[in-house]
Amino acid sequence: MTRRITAKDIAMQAGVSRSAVSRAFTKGASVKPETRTRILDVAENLGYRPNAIARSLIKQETDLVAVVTGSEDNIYDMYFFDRLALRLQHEGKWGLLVRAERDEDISKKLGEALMYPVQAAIVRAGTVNTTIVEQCQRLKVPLIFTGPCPVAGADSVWCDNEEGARLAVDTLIQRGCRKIAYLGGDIRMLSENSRRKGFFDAMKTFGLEPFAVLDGDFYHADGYSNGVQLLTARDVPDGIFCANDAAAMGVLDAAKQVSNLRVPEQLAVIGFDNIPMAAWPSFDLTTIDNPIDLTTQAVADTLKKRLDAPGLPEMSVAITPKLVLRGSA
Amino acid sequence: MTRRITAKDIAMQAGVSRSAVSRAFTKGASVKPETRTRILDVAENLGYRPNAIARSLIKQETDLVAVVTGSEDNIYDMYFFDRLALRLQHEGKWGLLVRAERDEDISKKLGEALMYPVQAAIVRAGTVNTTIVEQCQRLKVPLIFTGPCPVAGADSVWCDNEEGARLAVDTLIQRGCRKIAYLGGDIRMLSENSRRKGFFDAMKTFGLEPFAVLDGDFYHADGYSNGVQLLTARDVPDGIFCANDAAAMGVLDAAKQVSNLRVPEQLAVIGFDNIPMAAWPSFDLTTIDNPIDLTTQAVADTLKKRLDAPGLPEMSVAITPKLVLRGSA
DNA sequence: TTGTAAGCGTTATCAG
DNA sequence: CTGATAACGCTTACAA
Repeated sequence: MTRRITAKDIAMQAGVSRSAVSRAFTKGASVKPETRTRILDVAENLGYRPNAIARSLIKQETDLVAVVTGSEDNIYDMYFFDRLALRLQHEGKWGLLVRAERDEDISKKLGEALMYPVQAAIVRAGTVNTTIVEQCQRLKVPLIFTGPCPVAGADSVWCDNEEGARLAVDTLIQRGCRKIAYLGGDIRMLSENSRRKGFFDAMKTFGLEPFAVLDGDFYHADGYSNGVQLLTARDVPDGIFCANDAAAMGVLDAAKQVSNLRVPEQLAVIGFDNIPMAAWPSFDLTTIDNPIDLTTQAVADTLKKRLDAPGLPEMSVAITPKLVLRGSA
Repeated sequence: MTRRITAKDIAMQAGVSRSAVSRAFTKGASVKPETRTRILDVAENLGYRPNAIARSLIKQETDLVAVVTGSEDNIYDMYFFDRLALRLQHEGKWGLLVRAERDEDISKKLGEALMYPVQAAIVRAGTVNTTIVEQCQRLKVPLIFTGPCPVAGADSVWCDNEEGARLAVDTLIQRGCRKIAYLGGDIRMLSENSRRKGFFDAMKTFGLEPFAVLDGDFYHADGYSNGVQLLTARDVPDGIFCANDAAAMGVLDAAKQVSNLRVPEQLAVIGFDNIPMAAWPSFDLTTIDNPIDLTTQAVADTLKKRLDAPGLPEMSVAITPKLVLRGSA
């Protein structure tokens, strides 16, 4: 790779000093208009742009934000990060992508990435991860947790999963369901735990015992096999709340293939997250919307506040999920 | 945000010079073992790590690779970028996320991002985009195109979409289909054009006229409405090749809802990409696999070669798609 | 094995 | 309005 064009090159070509070049690129700096034009012309010609790395060295700050996750094959998370990247760019930040193989490797990977002086780290971890909080505190990097649950020592933006689960149970009850099963996700995940808790609490409110409680892993295949198990038994549930949409879709597939139950009349199914596929006619899934736009907006707001006032106490923003009523319940 | 710990701090604490600190962090540098240990200890204590930005300034290179896309709501692309991020990290690179709102804004967004001296830019653009190639050439940033189609002036790793379309037609013909329709995607997209071309070529080989050709936009809803249109007509096709999986799933949903056609006996459907959902029982979609691992591997290889030998002539790697036979054809 | 000093490309300060 | 000069935090000759 040939050498990158520097301000020195432009200065020589334009017959000015390096400082002049710098000023030409600084909004509001005092440069004679014609000088600026000449400099910008030369720069355009040679394909120059100020080196953000050198700039950040002297300015003592970058536009970089570490965006880190360990999750894989989670459709919701992929959409989330996509939208988050857009939002960050709107705020003039650039996302430094940190992708761990597994949740447990998150803090290790982030540790390596922190060679780059990022403004902050936005982390979406499924499991409890105190290491990463300690690490960021030690390195004085503001940490924003996104997703399931607040963690002490970091800012957080979290979906009120318990409330979402309650919404789901309410809806099933209103539908007339009384034999309500819970099809959970990976029990190591924070979101699973709060959704499960919300489910149990809500059931208790109605004086109902869960018809069945199954562990799973949030995947479609898992929802399918658990669905088969539930629906081929002698006694079947009349309502199933699933810990996420993929699993719920698996259940719906199972219902179609191994049972004659009519959905939603004989079997109501509710998911969680509201991924775009939930709206597809083959699923037409009633689900609890985990609002991506609200969440990324809240992350951006939190980030801004944190950067403006590093001394602020911990912030924790709860996002309230909403019911999206479709054909499955 | 408090000041980041620097080598100077460590040097003072450890009672050595700044160079010693640098050496302690440089593999194979000549430092007395105990000195190194002491330095590393202090560093660990104070939470120091070398500033990658200052380092890259002197080293004249970064570990950054711009990873840029304009696509939205494309499940395949999301998976692709997720895997690409992992692959890059394995190669010791960090992805700088560049996300344009629309395909046409890609070169503008990348232009802004290039303030950061990245090693290369990996671009996934759906449409022809010569601006971005010129821009990267002017700035001497190696550019690797991924996806549909090679572009002159940049390296490229591309799926042989024409071959994939041929595979699809072959399969439908073998199935006994003779009234074969094509449900295309957005005609501005490169992938659409080559898939369409492959379809027409293959049909010609068999001496068949397309039963119908519809334009679309690659989305499920579009596949659905086009499917409804096709399948509620007096004369219906016996085979449909769709330009991607989401559209194919839409067609399958339409077939279920508005027709009594048995799949695959009376109606065979083939998609393209092989996103994970294609394997879900509700779809069980026969499709053309657009191999993510092969592609990201090829991108990483191309990147390595390009960085090792900047003078090398343009590289263009074709990835051959494979048929994945499931229940829909 | 260690320290000193120069320099990477920028911006900020301060004279002119 | 402009140009010299000093930083920013690091690596790397070179000298000790």
